[in-house]
Amino acid sequence: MRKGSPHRAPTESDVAKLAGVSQSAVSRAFTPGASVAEATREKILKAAQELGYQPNLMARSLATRQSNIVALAISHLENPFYAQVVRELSDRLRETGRHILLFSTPPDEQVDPALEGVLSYQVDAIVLTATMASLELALQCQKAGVPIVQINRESKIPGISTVRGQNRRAGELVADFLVAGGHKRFGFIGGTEHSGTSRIRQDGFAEKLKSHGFETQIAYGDYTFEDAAVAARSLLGSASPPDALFCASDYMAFAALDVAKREFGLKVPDQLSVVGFDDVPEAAHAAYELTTFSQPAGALVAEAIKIIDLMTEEPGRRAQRREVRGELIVRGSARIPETGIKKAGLRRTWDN
Amino acid sequence: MRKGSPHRAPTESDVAKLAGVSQSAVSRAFTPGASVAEATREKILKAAQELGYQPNLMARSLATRQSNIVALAISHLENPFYAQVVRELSDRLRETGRHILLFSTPPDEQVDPALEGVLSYQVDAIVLTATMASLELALQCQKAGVPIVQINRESKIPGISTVRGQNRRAGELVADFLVAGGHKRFGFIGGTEHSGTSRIRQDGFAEKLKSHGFETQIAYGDYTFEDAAVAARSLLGSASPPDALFCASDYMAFAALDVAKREFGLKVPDQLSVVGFDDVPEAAHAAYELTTFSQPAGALVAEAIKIIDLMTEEPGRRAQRREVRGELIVRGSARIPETGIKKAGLRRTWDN
DNA sequence: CTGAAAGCGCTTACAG
DNA sequence: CTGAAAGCGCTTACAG
Repeated sequence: MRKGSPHRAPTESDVAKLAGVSQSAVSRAFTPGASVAEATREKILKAAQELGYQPNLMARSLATRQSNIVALAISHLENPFYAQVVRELSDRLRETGRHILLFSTPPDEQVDPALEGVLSYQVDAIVLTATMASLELALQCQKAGVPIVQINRESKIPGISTVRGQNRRAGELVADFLVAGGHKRFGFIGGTEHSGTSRIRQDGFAEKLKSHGFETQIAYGDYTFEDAAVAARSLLGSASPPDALFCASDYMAFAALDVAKREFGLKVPDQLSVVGFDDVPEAAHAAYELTTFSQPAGALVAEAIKIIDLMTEEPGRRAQRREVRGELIVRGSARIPETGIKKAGLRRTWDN
Repeated sequence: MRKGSPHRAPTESDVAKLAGVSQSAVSRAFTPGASVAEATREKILKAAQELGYQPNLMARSLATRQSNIVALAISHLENPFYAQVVRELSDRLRETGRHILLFSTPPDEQVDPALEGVLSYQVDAIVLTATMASLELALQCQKAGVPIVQINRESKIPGISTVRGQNRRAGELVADFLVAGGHKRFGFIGGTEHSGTSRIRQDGFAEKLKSHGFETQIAYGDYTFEDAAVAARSLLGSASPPDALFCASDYMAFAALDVAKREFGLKVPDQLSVVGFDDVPEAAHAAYELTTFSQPAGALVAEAIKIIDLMTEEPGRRAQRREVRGELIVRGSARIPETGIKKAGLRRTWDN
């Protein structure tokens, strides 16, 4: 036996009729701060309850010109760091009744065509991470007054705000740390050659090493596990393989550890030290014990939301740039220098 | 210098004026299959282009009563399996121009209050994974004709479709596999005591073991890394610790391996075999080499979408239940029986 | 405090 | 093929 065609959902008018008031009264009853007599409000709420009324948010946003949804453009969800970003962003947004509309973009550094239509959804803001926005999109957003912020990506495009970790400092500190640990040959596995944030880590690392009198061998892993493995393979298989490796993300560092262990049979950290970037939860697991420079996803997201709210309040403002503090978390994947270690309980950090 | 207040986005009327046609003509020009003269359509497209017009999807969905967005309620995003589900779902949906509205729910098995408002968004469908829907929500959906499907969860609630892996078969096969491997004491780490899908794996496992004459020690890890570690600790620290462990998810198996290695110094698989469920990409990494029963996220998602499309076409249909095939992938985390192994290149599976 | 009315930006019969 | 008009379900001045 077939069910009849689905009933259409109850509307304000339906509630109004049942409660014996006008449709606008119903609207007011659901608008915080609107003027309704307590008695009528009760009557209305009761009627609404009875009908199972739920406001139609599409209609509301058409009328108010704001949707309470923010677009999140993201790729590399397989990297736990980005999974964390999604989770944190979603959680914080829900505190203010907002939700994420997800644009999972292709994993390369290309601008995603699907993203170009994002403004059609009347989103209140756009956050990008592990992807890029086109100049055109940035312009449209500016015109439409929609704030757009990138997390963990640099952007030369004006009008785009950015939140990032301490990329330069990470590179420099890791260099000092590895030198202090007595290493002699250094490798770096970056994201892509032109990825801004990877590049800054690389420059900090290589320049600092140079000041110590060392060269840096460089390879790129495209932020994927497979390509990072390829990069590690080429570095470790070279004529003069590094005895210390700094990777632009923990996820790529995991790949490097895999290759070092499985294919080269190297003992970590005796024969090879590996340092990552991000401090994802997995870095602390026994499988990796990864020494890494932290980039707390929660703090990044919190900053991003602050920026969004700021720009929404004052649409005229220029793009913001924020940096979130990180530190070098010392675990077992890299040789530990004699000095500079700080302890707090089980947690060890290093500073120069 | 402050920018002026943001211009409002161009509408069909704006385009119409510029193109010298009526607003409804513009609408038709953007509606596939609507009747417009080729000449006028060109004129309109040109005008739209010039203004940077993008249709307002909120207005459209108000008029058409469909939004092209599907709600995804999910928790445990830190588990790579669920991250994969998000990615797959997003990718498939985009092929038909749909997007995900994300509801990241709290990690416990509670019904999420935020989810109760999901129908306000006029979503075309709801998919749930690693969370539950309330009976009330299911009822509302049925009334509103919104299909609702759960991935990798059982549900006693009528009207909710489900897509799952071969839970029972996994349990039984793993039992046979471990017995064939010569193990004598067996442990199971489940999600929660009442999680349907974990329970079915457990029952298949324990009942099969019983038929072989073995008992099963059971503990629960709540699908989190930390709690799974606690569960592993209690099992491995018991008076007669298991020499084989089956975990209801790879992610919990990783935790068990961590504890076994770091806290008990056990050699895997010589002193302890560990088998997981899901076959997430990490399972193949050198850090784990996890033997596991596969539950392909891509296939699950594909089925879920088929169901959604089916139910959308024929709203009267009753809830669907689908099962997606998996197999026992043999790697290094469990002792390998003499017989039953099948090879295909580097890939090894086991069957009875 | 309350209702009637206009408007948000679309789609879709309905005439012509 | 095209335009005028009603309607989708809300919000929000505006009178009263």
